[in-house]
Amino acid sequence: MKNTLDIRTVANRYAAQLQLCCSHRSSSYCIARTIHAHMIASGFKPRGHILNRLMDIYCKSSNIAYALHLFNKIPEPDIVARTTLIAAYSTAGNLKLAQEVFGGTPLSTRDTVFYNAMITAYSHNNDGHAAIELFREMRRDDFRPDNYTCTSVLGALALIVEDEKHCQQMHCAVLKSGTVFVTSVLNALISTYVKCASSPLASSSLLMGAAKKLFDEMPKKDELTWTTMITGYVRNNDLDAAREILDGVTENIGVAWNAMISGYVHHGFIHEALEMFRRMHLKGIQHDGFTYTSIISACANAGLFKHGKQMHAFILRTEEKHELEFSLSVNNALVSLYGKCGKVDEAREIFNKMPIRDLISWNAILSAYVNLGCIVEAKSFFKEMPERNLLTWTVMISGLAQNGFGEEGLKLFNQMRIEGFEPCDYAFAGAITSSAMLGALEHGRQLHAQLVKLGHDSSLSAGNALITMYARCGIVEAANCVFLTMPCLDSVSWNAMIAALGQHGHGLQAIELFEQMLKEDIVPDRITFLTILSACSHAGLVKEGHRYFNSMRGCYNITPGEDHYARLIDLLVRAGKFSEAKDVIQSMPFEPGAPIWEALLSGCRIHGNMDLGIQSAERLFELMPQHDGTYVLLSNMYATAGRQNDVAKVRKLMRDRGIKKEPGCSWIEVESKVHVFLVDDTVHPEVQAVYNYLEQLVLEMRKLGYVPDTKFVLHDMEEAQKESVLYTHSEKLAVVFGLMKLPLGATIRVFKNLRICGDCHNAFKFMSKVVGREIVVRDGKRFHHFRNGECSCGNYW
DNA sequence: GTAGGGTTAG
Repeated sequence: MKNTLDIRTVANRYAAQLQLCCSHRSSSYCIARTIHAHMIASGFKPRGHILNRLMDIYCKSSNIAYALHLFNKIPEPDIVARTTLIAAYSTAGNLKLAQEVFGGTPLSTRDTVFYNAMITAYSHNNDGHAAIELFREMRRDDFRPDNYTCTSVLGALALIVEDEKHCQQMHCAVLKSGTVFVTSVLNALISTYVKCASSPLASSSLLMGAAKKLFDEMPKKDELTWTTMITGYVRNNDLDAAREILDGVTENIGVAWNAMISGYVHHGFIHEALEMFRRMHLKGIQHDGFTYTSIISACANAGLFKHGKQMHAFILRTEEKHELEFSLSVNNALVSLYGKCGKVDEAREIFNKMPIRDLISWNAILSAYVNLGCIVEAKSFFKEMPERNLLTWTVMISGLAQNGFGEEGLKLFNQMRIEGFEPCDYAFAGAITSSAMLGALEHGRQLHAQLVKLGHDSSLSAGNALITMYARCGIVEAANCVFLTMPCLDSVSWNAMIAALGQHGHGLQAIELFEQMLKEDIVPDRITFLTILSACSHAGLVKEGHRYFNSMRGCYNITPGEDHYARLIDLLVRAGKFSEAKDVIQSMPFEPGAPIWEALLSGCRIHGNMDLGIQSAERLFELMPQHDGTYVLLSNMYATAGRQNDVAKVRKLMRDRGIKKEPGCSWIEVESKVHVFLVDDTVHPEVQAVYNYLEQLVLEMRKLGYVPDTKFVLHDMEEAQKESVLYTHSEKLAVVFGLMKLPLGATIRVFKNLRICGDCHNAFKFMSKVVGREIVVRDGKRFHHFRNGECSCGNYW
């Protein structure tokens, strides 16, 4: 007897403790866990309403898996347990399991609250029709709807109702239903009006007017009334009206301020949002995790790292430690802030300290690695991740693509589909960029077709990726076709198309498109100017390029960076205007760095300007002694001038410093497969046949006047030997392989990691004439179209 | 045990 009494006392005590911890909001999870641990340790087996309460707490702290574990231990779960479970599945987004629980519950044990939970589950998972249908069923089965039912049904209606007529019918139906108009129901009604107001089919002002009328007439407003009205105006783009509502709030209602802050952030008024927070703090308005996350993420997105960091410091100063520790979203926002501002170590530190993490936390770190180009870290982190979603995959795929790992990007895209994720347009954009990097035109085309099939063809990001893909695969016409048919364009689209024209040597067309962009009031950005300067440089349009450079500051308030100066210098020295280039360098507000000297050196090589060339190379040796390109350019310059002794000196310098020239590597796509050739390749299975065919071609080419140019051979050897070295160049092997394998007459498109060699450039001119086919080579810098003995670059590269 | 508003990743 005594024993049972004791158990009852203990149970009551636990129940009271759990009740208490539910009023403690964010710390409830940790306290509940402690209480639960205590139960287990003392041998107390929770049952009945204590178990239900525990389950509920675990569900609300996003630990649904554990809640389910508890549920499964109950032999005969009562209606309260079942209701909790439905709510849990609903928040987990698993409507199917919620339906199973609902269907498996006999009618005799159901109650109104149980129906409410299922109606809400449908509504939360965007199935308004099912929610309404269940409401009808509930009334047929003679269950009495209450205020909760009414509010949930109104929420469901907001998903279905589209125009004002529909909305007013709904309002009348609510009036007739005999509902008691308590605040919560009126809030839901206002919310429905507000949601319908942003539908394109409805009149926004009419419905917002109706919402405002209800709002004004409400005898008793609670915090939700204020926030609903504020967000309503925010969503309908009336920030002033929203602000007016907030100014009418006299009580200490932090959530209303949060709604206003988030409204400012959404409309890009970051400084107004920050100012709101300042005022909120001064007035002693309660701020919480929502306030912090809004502010922090706004700072992260606007690049206001200092403000974000101040916010972090503020939180650490003012909040109880456990409040911050257990706030998942604040920590996620912080991780994302540090990650986006390039402080991946700090981001990782916060992540490591987080007691609970979700997919958002993992994805934030993954994007931080990817954005910084830390692909090795990103890859191992990706492997470690306990779960992945669509975003995880797209971040990783586009990260691989943008960092030049095209093949791995495509592999991952396929893997993603195998694992059952249907790619969204961003994922397609990543895969398309991967094909662009590889020059895998067939892959790119197939992706384009799938994109259309899955209905993503009007996507901006995918369209922009397609422009770049076709251009980088050598078909500027197809790029233009995508550009012209895209339903809407942004500055990225224009930049991509201008760059496409520039890379293919169509400088005048690039300029034309740039002018059209200006006419259509698209504001050019830093990237636009980089592309237009390159386009001018590739086509030798010195005057035009110089004029555009000068307009940057004056017309568009863009301060030219070192990269812009480098392209201007490149433009000038390619045209042999060395004294003008010197003037520009003199006028620069900073000391010339590596990009400037590189531009000078390559100009000097073209024009044989030895003194300045040597000076530039020496500066580059100081700035980046390990960079192989400088040695190659310098030795080519000596070779062209016939200074073989100096070529030998450069070679010795390279040897002494342990610098190896990056091996040349070229590739070509044949029947959707990418074939790679290295210099002096022995690996490709058909390379012997390639060498044989090349030999035959060279005989024909010589008849037309081709003379091998051994100046460009870096090694010291006999002349005849040097010639044979020329025939091992990777670009020659890839082109010849294409001639052997592709259908007769088809254009050969080859890609090379480095700049095309001078002899190969000359050889392809003759080759194009011998075989009567077009040969397109994309090298590290630009495109060369060889047709009938000429190259589109006009020997100007 | 159930509603209505405010947050976090490309």
